[in-house]
Amino acid sequence: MDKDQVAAALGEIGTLLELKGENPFKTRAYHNAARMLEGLAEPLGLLVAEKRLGELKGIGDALQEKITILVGTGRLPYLDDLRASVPPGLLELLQIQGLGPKKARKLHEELGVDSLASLEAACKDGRVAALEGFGDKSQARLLEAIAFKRQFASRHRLVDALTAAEPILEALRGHPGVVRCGTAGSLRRWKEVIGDIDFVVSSKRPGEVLDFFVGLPGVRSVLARGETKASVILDGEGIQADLRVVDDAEFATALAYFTGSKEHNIAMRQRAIARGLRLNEYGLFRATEETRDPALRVDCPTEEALYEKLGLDYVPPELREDHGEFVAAEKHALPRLLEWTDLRGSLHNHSTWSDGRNSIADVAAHAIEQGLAYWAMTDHSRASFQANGLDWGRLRLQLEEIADLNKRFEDEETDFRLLTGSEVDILKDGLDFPDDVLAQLDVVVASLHVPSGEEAENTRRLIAAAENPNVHMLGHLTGRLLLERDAYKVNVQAVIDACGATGTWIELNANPYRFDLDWRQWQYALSRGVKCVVNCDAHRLEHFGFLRLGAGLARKGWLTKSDVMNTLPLEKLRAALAKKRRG
DNA sequence: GCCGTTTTCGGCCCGACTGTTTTCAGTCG
Repeated sequence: MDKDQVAAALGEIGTLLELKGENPFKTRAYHNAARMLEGLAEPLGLLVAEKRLGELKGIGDALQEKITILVGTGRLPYLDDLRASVPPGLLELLQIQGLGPKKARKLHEELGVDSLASLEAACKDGRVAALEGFGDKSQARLLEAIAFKRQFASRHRLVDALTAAEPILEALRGHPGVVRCGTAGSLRRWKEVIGDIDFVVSSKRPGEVLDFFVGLPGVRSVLARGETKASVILDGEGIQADLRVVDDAEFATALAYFTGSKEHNIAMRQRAIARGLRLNEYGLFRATEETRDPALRVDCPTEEALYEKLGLDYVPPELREDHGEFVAAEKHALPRLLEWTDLRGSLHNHSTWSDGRNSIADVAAHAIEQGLAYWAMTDHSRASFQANGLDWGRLRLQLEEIADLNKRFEDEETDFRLLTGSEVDILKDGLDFPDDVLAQLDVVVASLHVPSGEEAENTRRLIAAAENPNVHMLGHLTGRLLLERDAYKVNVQAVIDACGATGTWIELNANPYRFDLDWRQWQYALSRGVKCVVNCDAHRLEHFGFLRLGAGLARKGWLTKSDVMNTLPLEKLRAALAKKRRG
């Protein structure tokens, strides 16, 4: 098993133990371990082989043993036994809003509920309302939640959440009772997939703001409306949005608290406790007990002040994942992250020559309008016939068109330049163009579009592509489509190692369905000396906006301007492209 | 199940909201 499979197994153990009513700290230990593995930079197999699992935070004797067995054999009798002892349908019940392990267990024990369907039947019969601890309202809400789950996904791509959040944030900003406001949660942390949207507002008139929020156009239904917080479901994809209203003196700590991540917050609280302080969403207090006493408040008007009081440099929201940011922030060693305005162009894009919507001339005009310095046209190669891939004959014609356009830019004294290129298919037995063709192109992106089912085979093909001196970078390395398709089976670490050894760059594909390579892998890639390219993979003009999204994901991967090749000005980029080719 | 410049046992982050309760358990973030 690889680390993702092991992580999934440990997470499942945690959830199954919850259903059995186990000690919550024990179940949390499993979930923590799963999360830790997901973000692991080093190959898990290596850690196991070298017996270094114990060095990981939160992995003790018991988990070391279980992980070792999972990696070695792909099975775990302990997990098999647990699965056998819990009806499989109960896991699916936990995905219902408002239903946790305790209630799910009770429904199962008292009513024999073991699936969404049997829960629905029990609700319709009125048997749920009759149960102790439940009632008419619980029963009605469960029915709604079942219908909701059937209709809407509970996870959403970042771009959809950003689009839904923007008009609401604008509306809140315009409300006279609002002092400060912002988004928080996974959206602010720029996670590639988010569950719900969080807003934090400071105001002296919380009731008014909450009424305004739940009454906004675009709000489909109201899940909860209390004194200081409200939850709604938005139109469209049915994304849940939560609003929390606090006093302005509490705004910074509330914003930090609701930005999370949960793991980051736990570490923050522990740091506060270690300093004889107490941290909650209402502030930082000189106290050892939970309190909100204003007299004990340590003034934190901004998040920067809060971090400073806890002995830390300011941690940008994207890095708040407990992925090493505390060690770095303590040592003043946090990276100065990439800004999206550092990006000067994109090195992987399409036009009507293959499966893009716009002509090269239109693409170039748009790039100039956007103030970019260069834009590479890397249409598909002939093997991608479904995408109208180019053979050498058509590619030669495309090179002529690009040369003509560049000549025109030169004559007009426009600094912008198009770069020639190809997104060349990685085939079973090599690349889709011979080396002498690739050598004539400014930019070569090698991508796997038709993977094998075998991890070793995919890994071999990608490494072979990386070892070709004509290839500048690997495109969308794992092929994942968020919420649609899993990553290809690939030994990502082995491919990163090969890129490090050959000086081959790796793309961060900024298409919001991809964000591939994943942000969790970049710290490892950096440690191997691998450079990144943030590419739009644009198929139409609207996709130029992906640069901003991709830059956010690059920040999340701890990337700085100097780690990203397409921050270079044109002449330096040309030099780097040529140097890469010379090895 | 993890962890330890007070501890190898006894802690483990903490508050809001809801519904079903007459004071709290469960869920969620």
